[in-house]
Amino acid sequence: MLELAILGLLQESPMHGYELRKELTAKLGAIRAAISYGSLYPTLRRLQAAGWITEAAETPATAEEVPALTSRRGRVVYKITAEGKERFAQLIAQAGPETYDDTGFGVHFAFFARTDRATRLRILEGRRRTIEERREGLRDVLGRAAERLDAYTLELQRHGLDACEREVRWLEELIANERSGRAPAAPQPGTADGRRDNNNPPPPGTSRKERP
Amino acid sequence: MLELAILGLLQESPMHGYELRKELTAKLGAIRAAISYGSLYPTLRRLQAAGWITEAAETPATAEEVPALTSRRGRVVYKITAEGKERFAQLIAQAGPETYDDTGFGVHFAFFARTDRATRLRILEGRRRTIEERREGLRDVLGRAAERLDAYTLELQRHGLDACEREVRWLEELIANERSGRAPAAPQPGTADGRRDNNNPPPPGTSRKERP
DNA sequence: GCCGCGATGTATCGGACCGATACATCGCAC
DNA sequence: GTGCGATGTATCGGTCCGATACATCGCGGC
Repeated sequence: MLELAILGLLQESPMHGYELRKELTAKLGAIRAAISYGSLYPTLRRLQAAGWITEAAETPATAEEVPALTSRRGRVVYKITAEGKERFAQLIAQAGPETYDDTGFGVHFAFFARTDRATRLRILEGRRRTIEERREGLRDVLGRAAERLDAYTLELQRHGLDACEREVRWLEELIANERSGRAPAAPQPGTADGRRDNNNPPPPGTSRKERP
Repeated sequence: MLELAILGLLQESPMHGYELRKELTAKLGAIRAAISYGSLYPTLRRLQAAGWITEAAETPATAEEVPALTSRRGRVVYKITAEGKERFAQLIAQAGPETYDDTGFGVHFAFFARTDRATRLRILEGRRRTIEERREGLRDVLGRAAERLDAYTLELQRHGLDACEREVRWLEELIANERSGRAPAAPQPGTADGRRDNNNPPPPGTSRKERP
């Protein structure tokens, strides 16, 4: 999952580790707390070894000569390679069971702007399936095994059930949206478009919820 | 976390691994999918090595002599020890940062029937704090950084924000309930009460949500 | 002027937990 | 009588986390 997220972010612009972590936190803040450096740096090393990313020279801007006194060990900027983009496209398109758990789904969803519509639909429906199963499990427990459990545990299940129902409804909305074509045309993910920074046209269009 | 959950469940009755996993799934179904054997068995071994649990002989019921032909390698039943109960009481009472993340909180909450009221309040308030911070983070992103992110990512954040607000409200209710004394008197957690199976008196009393 | 301190920045290590896999037994349906 | 799904125990490699260490930079207070 981390691999996918890193590849996705570096596709927008080169970054060093610290920055990457901040962007990751901003983008995935809804689903996981904050990525740990203990995962980040080893993963960066792995991606580099695989050839998906490379280190880029720092400060390409002004040709200010650094006097070498301060040794300048500083920041290491990473940049995605062509193979990396290919790898990203492959990862984003394929959906296994891990695509539907909380974290996996969140990461995939966060990069829906770079995912074609068919895949988006496949993932949304898979996620819905998964949550529906979880929901059924909770209903079973609340029905059949209710007397075996204490009141706090039951309350926990009820809260979880509520969250499931809510998410299913949310997914329904998103799915309907995708189908109706109001969802954005997929911005070509893999194909080279050289210099296009971060203007993402797509509005998924889930109507803003105006609660009474 | 697994350690705490196992100790808690074995306190209710002795069990073998498979059973333990099923109970774990039933009790924690709202917060995590299903515990993996790759975690369960090593943890059982660790707990046994520490002396918190012991293996108990199988089939203590009828003194049916097994003819030893089938070697009877069968099920391994685990049982909590006195030290284990002590350990559980200690784990359940202390609250660090990991007590407030999704999994940690869920596990603690699932054993609230064995937790004294002061601790319950402490944990509920800590969790609320944590979720409020997450909520603020999401609001920040949705406010300040909205234009930097694509529509799908924003939708994800909105859904997350919604979940946060909802959980804070839920926690408020629970906290008010604990304070008002309508919450159950704590069933003595550590002290020996020999033969008391699974009659948990406590109703936390969050009024059943009757949605229109 | 200089001192601390929080933000920035890179990095490692042990441990928790997962997913895949292997293998053996039991009951029962076909 | 045989296959097959549920029960049951167990290991292995890999991902990710939390704690920790350490170095630099800018800025405000004394």
